[in-house]
Order: sequence, then C-alpha cells, then structure tokens
Amino acid sequence: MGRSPCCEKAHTNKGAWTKEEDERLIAYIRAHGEGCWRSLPKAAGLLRCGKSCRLRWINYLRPDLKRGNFTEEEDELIIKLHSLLGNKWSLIAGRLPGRTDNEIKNYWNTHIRRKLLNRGIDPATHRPLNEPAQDATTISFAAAPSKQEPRDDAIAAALGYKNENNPTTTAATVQERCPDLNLELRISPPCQQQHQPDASMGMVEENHCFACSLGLQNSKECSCRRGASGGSSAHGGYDFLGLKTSVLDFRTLEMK
DNA sequence: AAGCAGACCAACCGCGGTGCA
DNA sequence: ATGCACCGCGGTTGGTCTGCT
Repeated sequence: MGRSPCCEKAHTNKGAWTKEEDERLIAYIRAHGEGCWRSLPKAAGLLRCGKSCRLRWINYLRPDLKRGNFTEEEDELIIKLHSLLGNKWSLIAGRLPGRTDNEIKNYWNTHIRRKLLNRGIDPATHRPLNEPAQDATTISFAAAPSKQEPRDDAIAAALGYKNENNPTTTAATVQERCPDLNLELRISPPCQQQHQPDASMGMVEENHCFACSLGLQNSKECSCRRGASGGSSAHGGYDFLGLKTSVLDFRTLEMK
C-alpha cells in the first residue's frame, strides 16, 4: 500500500548546508536534472531529505537566481502583485525572474511591510491605516473574501474571464478598483487576435496546446509547434496586469 | 571591548492537493 | 476505492550579522 517513505529522518542532516553538500547537489542536478527529489539525496550521496535538497536548490543554488538587492521597480511590482494576489509568494515570484518565493517573502516581511507602514498603508489590506475597513473597495486578497467578492472572482476578473454568476465582474472592474495598475488585461497573445479565449479554462483552440492558448509559445510548457517559429519576438510576450511577462502558471492560479 | 537589540535570511515545519500502489 | 507518500506552498523559527549604547 502506498509508497515507501521519502527518507529516514533519523539518518538525515539538518541545519545549514556545507559547501561540500552544495557541490554534491549542484553536480548531481547538473548531471541528472531536477526532479525525483525523493531519490536524489541517496543518489547524490547526501544525508538530507529530498525536501531539504529541493529547498536548497530552489532557494539558493539554482544558477538563474539573481541574488543581491531588490530594485525600486521590483519593490513596486511586489507591492502591486501582493495587493492583487495576497500572500501567494510563488505566484509573485513567478513575475520576478531570478527571485524565489522565499526571498520575496522574507523581503516583504523585513522591508516592504515597513515601507508601506511608513507610507501609512496597511500591508495586509493595502488600504490607508486610518481608513475604516469597508467591503469591496479593493480586491486585496489578504482580507477575508466576502460573499459578494470572492477571491476567485477577482482572479478570474484579473484574467479577463467573466463570472457566470456575476457577469459584471470583469477586468474593467478590477482596473476601476486599482487605477494605478494601468491594467491591460488580456490573456491571448497579440498574434492570435482572431481568437478570443473562451470563458472556460478548459477550452484550448485548435492547433494549440494549453500553453499556447495562454500565450506561452516557445516556453518549456509549450508542446506544439516546437521550433516552428523564431523565438519570443514572434509573439512579443504577453501582458498580464499590464506587465510584460515570462511565465505564469494559470493552472495553479485556477486551482487556488 | 562587551553586551544588547533589532534586522536579516536560510532552513524547517506543517498542511493541502495530487497521484501512485 | 482507499491509504499513504510525494510535492509544493506559506508560515515560522532560529542562527548570524550589524549597529547602537
């Protein structure tokens, strides 16, 4: 029944990683790639659990990590994304190439929270500190969702989907509430102007995989037309919340 | 120089969703 | 159909660093 345990906790190291452990992990992932964290520690000769290896790699060893201080632009982007997504650090990190969810979470708690408080803004609600709580003036996900404005509706609206039960909840509504975001809410890439995305997430247009339908051609998610066109310039990226994007996992968004 | 407090951040913990056996 | 392990995520902890007294 079930699977065998991922590791024997009694025989695993904990705490800070040593240089040697880092080197072993890097060497193994370079040779075999990411994935299968369960078997990785043993295969790499590490006395760590797979979970610990994954965390170390994702948060510290990955070669595409930026490290270093956050820029003012990143600060503002994090604030705006947090006002929309709440504490969905992995989603926010997805909008900031080279940054990890853990890094952003730490940065939020140590820097941005204080920054917002200094501005007189409640970091949890993104409202002025002295403003009494009121319903549905923003789509802050940090606040408890009301019946009228559930989070899913706000996300759907931000993604340009109409709510069956509330057809008036649209992207325009979101922009009205967040005028500073200068939203251009569009989910289809510019080159597919003849196709409008269906209201149902499941609808994938003909000749396109799901990734393509989300404007993710040429990404690792794309399983069709691979190599057929010449790079991202053909599509010019796509905009989400008025931001030039790399990859956003809408499937994850939908599930939350 | 020593002690203390606050800031910072890597790592751990616990939970929920998913999928294997 | 069910139980259980895996994976990924958000929250929290604790060690280290830095600045102040």
